[in-house]
Amino acid sequence: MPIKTKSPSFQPLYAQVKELMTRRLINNDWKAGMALPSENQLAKEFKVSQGTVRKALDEMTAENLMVRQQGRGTFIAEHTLQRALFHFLHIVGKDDNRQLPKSKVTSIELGSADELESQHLQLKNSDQVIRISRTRFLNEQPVIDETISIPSNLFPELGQQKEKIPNTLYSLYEQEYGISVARATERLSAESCQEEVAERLNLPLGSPLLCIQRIAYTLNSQPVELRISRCNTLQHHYLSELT
Amino acid sequence: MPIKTKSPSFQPLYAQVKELMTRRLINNDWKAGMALPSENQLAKEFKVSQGTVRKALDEMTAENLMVRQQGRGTFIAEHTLQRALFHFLHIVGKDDNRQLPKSKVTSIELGSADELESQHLQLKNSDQVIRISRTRFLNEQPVIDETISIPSNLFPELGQQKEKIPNTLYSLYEQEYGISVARATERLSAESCQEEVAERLNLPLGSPLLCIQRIAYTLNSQPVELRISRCNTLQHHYLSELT
DNA sequence: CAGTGGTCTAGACCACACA
DNA sequence: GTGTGGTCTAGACCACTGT
Repeated sequence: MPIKTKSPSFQPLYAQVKELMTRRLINNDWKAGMALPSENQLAKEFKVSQGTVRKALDEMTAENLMVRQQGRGTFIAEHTLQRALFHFLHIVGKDDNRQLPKSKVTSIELGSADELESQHLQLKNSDQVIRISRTRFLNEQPVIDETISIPSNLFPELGQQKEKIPNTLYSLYEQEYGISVARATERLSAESCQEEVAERLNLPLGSPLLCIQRIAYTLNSQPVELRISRCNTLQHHYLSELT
Repeated sequence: MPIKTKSPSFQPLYAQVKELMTRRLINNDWKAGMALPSENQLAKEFKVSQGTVRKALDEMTAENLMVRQQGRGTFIAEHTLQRALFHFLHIVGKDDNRQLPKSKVTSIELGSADELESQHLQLKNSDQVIRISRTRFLNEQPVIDETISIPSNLFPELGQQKEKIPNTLYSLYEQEYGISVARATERLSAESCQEEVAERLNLPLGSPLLCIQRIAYTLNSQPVELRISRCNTLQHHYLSELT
């Protein structure tokens, strides 16, 4: 829809196109993994030039919303193993090697949101959350103890069986509930190891732990997960690249 | 230089242009803060279209190498206060507010590189490094204790007087030594507070500390600084955005 | 082969800064 | 006004994928 008003119009054309396409993502009209119409088709549909669609797609691929493949087409980004490993998991070995941790779920419970959860997940205190606790292993050693809180209304039926919890939760959110995690914030601090965690990570009480508090957001900035991970950093660290 | 060979040429034109311009940055032909020639001039010089130069500059601005200002021109990126604050300093208050810390230098010494330093700065053990230790204050409270190691051959005369060490070191590197920090890696872990640091941060011995090991690189990936920061995370945390 | 994304061009016009 | 970067177009050709 080419609106080229020159007065209080503000947004450049390609941004309007991007906005329209983002809407389709948010509405789940376009689902993860799907192929998009070709650039020429989109250009025709929106009545703009192919170059304008291209510029919109350029930005969206830069934001990891889409993936281009020359000769094949453009696809809606998926939470693949690769993405989980390189984009969301920042705990690596001393030599910066990445590996997907193995996970053992220790408990799943349903309860009312506590202070922290209601604050970060934008819930009322009476709202129900599902809490998944698990220990994650790297090189067969327990390294991370984490608790994941998600609003139960967004994820009905999730967590009926421990065994059904996959290692990479975000693809479950995406495939089973149509909820795609688009970005996240992590807040890191150091704290002393409490008793329960000490046991599960096989560490002395009071050992220093790296605590990561992650909040995961959908495309339209709705928080959908609060995850608190406590990590033993004797053999691992959190890797952050400032570019 | 339009080399449009269709055989084993590989690099697209805009990438070749980018490469040429990057060379000028590395060679310091173009210095921090300078205005570049206009896109049209560059296009004429390289004998390509303006759009091709534009695409090269698009990527370089995305990498924070240049800054565009509509109507004014394109400029070589500088280490401004803003950049120090938003790009390199990830320690923020409990409500995510950023402030530039005040610094008190506690010691400056010249010595042979130790294991860690020679490994990360690519030095021989006999090479000399300058070590600057300082305590950094947020809200008048000591929060960060850090030691900065730099090869003395790259920074001759630096650190003759404690008082001459500015709060934002990267602009000093850039302005006085022509060394621009282009990117950095940070490795985070948790550790227990040792005696010296405990004193300086006014903390009980053994308190958990967030330890940040940063290595700063120039454009051509030469490591130029090793910085180890120990942070009290009772009132602050490290903020990382995954997008 | 046809269809896709990727590159490159040339030209037009807009928005902004500065003298 | 002139000159800068920012947007938009239309068309050509290349490189890759699939059939």
